[in-house]
Amino acid sequence: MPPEPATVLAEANRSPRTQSREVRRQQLIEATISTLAARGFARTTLTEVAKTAGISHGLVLFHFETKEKLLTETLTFMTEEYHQNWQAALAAAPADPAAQLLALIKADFASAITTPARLGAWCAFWGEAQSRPIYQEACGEKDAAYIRQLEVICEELVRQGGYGVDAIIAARILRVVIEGTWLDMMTMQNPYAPTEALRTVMSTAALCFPKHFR
Amino acid sequence: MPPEPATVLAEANRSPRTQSREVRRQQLIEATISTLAARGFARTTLTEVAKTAGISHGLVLFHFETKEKLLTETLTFMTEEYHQNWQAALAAAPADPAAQLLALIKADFASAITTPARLGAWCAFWGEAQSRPIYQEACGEKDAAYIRQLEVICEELVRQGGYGVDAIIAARILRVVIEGTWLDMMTMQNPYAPTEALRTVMSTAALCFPKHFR
Amino acid sequence: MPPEPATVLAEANRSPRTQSREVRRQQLIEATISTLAARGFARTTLTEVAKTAGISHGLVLFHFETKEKLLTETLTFMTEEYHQNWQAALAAAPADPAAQLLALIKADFASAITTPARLGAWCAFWGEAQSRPIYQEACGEKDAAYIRQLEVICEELVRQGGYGVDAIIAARILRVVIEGTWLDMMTMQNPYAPTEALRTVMSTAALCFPKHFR
Amino acid sequence: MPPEPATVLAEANRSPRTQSREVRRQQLIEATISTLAARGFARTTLTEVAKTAGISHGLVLFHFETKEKLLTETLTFMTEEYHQNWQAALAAAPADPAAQLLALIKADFASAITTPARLGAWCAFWGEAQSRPIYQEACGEKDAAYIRQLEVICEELVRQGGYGVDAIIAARILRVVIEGTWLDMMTMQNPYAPTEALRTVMSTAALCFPKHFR
DNA sequence: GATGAATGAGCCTTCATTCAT
DNA sequence: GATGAATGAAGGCTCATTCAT
Repeated sequence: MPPEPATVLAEANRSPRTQSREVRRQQLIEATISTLAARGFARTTLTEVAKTAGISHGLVLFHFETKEKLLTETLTFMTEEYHQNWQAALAAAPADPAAQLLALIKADFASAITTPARLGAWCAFWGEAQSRPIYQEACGEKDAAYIRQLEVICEELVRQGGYGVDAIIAARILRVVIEGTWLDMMTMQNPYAPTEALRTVMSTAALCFPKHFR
Repeated sequence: MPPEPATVLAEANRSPRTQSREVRRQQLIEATISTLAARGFARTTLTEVAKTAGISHGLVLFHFETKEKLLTETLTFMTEEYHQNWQAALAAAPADPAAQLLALIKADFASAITTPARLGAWCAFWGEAQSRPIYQEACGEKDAAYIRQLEVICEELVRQGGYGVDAIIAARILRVVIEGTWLDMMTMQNPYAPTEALRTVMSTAALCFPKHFR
Repeated sequence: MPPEPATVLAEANRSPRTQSREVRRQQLIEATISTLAARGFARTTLTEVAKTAGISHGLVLFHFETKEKLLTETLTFMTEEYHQNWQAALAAAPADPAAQLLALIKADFASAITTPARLGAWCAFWGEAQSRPIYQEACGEKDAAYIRQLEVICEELVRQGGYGVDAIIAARILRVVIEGTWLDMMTMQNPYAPTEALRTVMSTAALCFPKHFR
Repeated sequence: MPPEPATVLAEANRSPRTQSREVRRQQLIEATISTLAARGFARTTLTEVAKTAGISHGLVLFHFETKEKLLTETLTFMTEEYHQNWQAALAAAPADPAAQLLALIKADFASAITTPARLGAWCAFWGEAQSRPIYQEACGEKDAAYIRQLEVICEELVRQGGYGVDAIIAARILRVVIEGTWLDMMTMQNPYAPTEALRTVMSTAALCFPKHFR
């Protein structure tokens, strides 16, 4: 588990000339996320990442060796963070499928996950993913685990509610609605609020499983 | 309306060395779409576009002046093409809202629109969108028109069916499910078939408007 | 066969903004030879080569793609030039072995071959040869042909003169004396003149084949 | 005289973390020689030298201040080592010139001197020599002493044998044949054995001074 | 219209050097 | 003595753009 952002910033704010290896790496990954969001994939340069982190560009490569590795590790970190976020939410929620689905959806709109910087960085990676298999590999497995979990929950809900909807299809609809509202928050000229995004997803859940939601 | 692809090829075959202005421009836009899909936004270079089009790179800038303009016009073309596609479909469909919605959805999965190259190019633009407001402006209006049209149809369906769902929300759900299945076809490691994508969208429509679909 | 240096320079001195492909390439190879001699292998940079040629560094890579290829082609050119120099000398000389050996040795000290720039460049390549097999490959074959030719001549001289010396050993001695005086001209603080170098080699020939020389 | 390698290693094994000044310096010079031979002049970096010596790169500059000084001192050490090697050999040999020459030649092919690492390092220095006058100065004096000594021996041999050869020329021939066989052992694709090299040099001596050798 | 030589800004990367610990 | 984080100059390379032909 990565160090708490708060801790990282606290250490970083002490701003000594030299930092421990892990603190610097985490700091640089956060700077990379911010830069990806602010400038997009194509214009994310090491110089810009370094400037964002307030250090020299040489130090970035001292810690990550190549730009490629910096980007890969950034994606790995975000994937891991996202994965742990929803797994923790599931673990903390009651065992019944409706509560699990609610927890999963809420987790996906948790403020630590839907940071503008993180949404922007995800968007940048998606844009490149099609042409760079390396990025697909980094999160393919984790994505599959998420999808499978969502399907299991939906299957249980369908069983409980006797719904006519195909659980696999319902799971897919829920997933793409979550993704889609994320994209809307990133790309629309006048995006709606995160609460509106959450309401949209919950409406979808209610359409799929009316006895459990609303 | 852009010239028919067939016409473009015919003209191109007539005289490969010197082409009319419009034919060359269209040829280069198609090459740009292919290159964006094949290499992503960050690695799309003028040289690569020129190679795909089978001409020298100098000629690309002769026709488009800057790379920026080439990309902008490519996006404008795709937006226009997409726009005309669904408008033509609506015009050809019966006037009742269920038929209109069906036409709209089918149009979005028409083979000319869901070309791998076009899907890839859209994906590349989305990934960089947040850092390039100019591109948002290029398709913002058209997007808004699409959304408004979808909302109007949904409002009519809700009125007809007396559904409890909010028409605006339903329209948004349908739109993001369409977008989401597009993304799935682009980025999943083992993507499902276009027919499966269409089935997913139609299931969503059935959930929203059960008396009209299924 | 590469264009005559004189022709190359003449064309270069016209100094048009754009040059034909072959002229530029030859000009850049000469600039590389000069730079290698002046600064050594380690400090030969593309920028320096470009400056020597009076063009931008980008153009160097436009014509040679990579620094590695520029260096390889430079070595190939020098090898070829050297090879053709002694082969032409042999062809122009009488058929008897003493005349052939004399021609070979004189060819190796011809002014076009023992340019300070060329000697320096050879020295730079030799210094790196041990750690870069690619350079050995470039001239290994040609070297072998030279050695074999020298051995053939020495064998004939030994046969004619009934000398006790081993022809293979004599050929090797002659070769390293030629190489060694080259090195002396490059590396000594107070190097002797080329005529003195030639005299040294001829003395070696006289020691090996006293009835034929002196 | 530098410490015996055995002693160096013994001290090194005693306490790898903190070493006496001289031991560390000697250890680093040996590492520099190995690195020069393995990677060539251009690619010899402080990090690589440090890695070969098994210490951090910071420590290299702690002991030598600059890379330039490390290389200069390495060259000085090799020059000194070479110088003492042939001087010791001369001192141990009988006083007559034939024995002295034999001792000198054998010294130049002593196994401690013709280490692959040392041959490679010499080669690397030669290749860059012309661009680095400082290195010429480092070994110019010693070289001159060697040449002078060789000339003195040759003059005496010529006097004794009444040979027609110029002693200065003979000395030069012998020197470049020694150097040349060194180069052969370094750069040929299929180099001959050191014994063959020695045989070549002795043949040269026999050609120059037939009454004294063979 | 079309080609391709030429330029130069800006990128990633290497590496000698400095310095806090 | 020793380590390794940090800096910045400089190198190779890419690529948008200009321009002579």
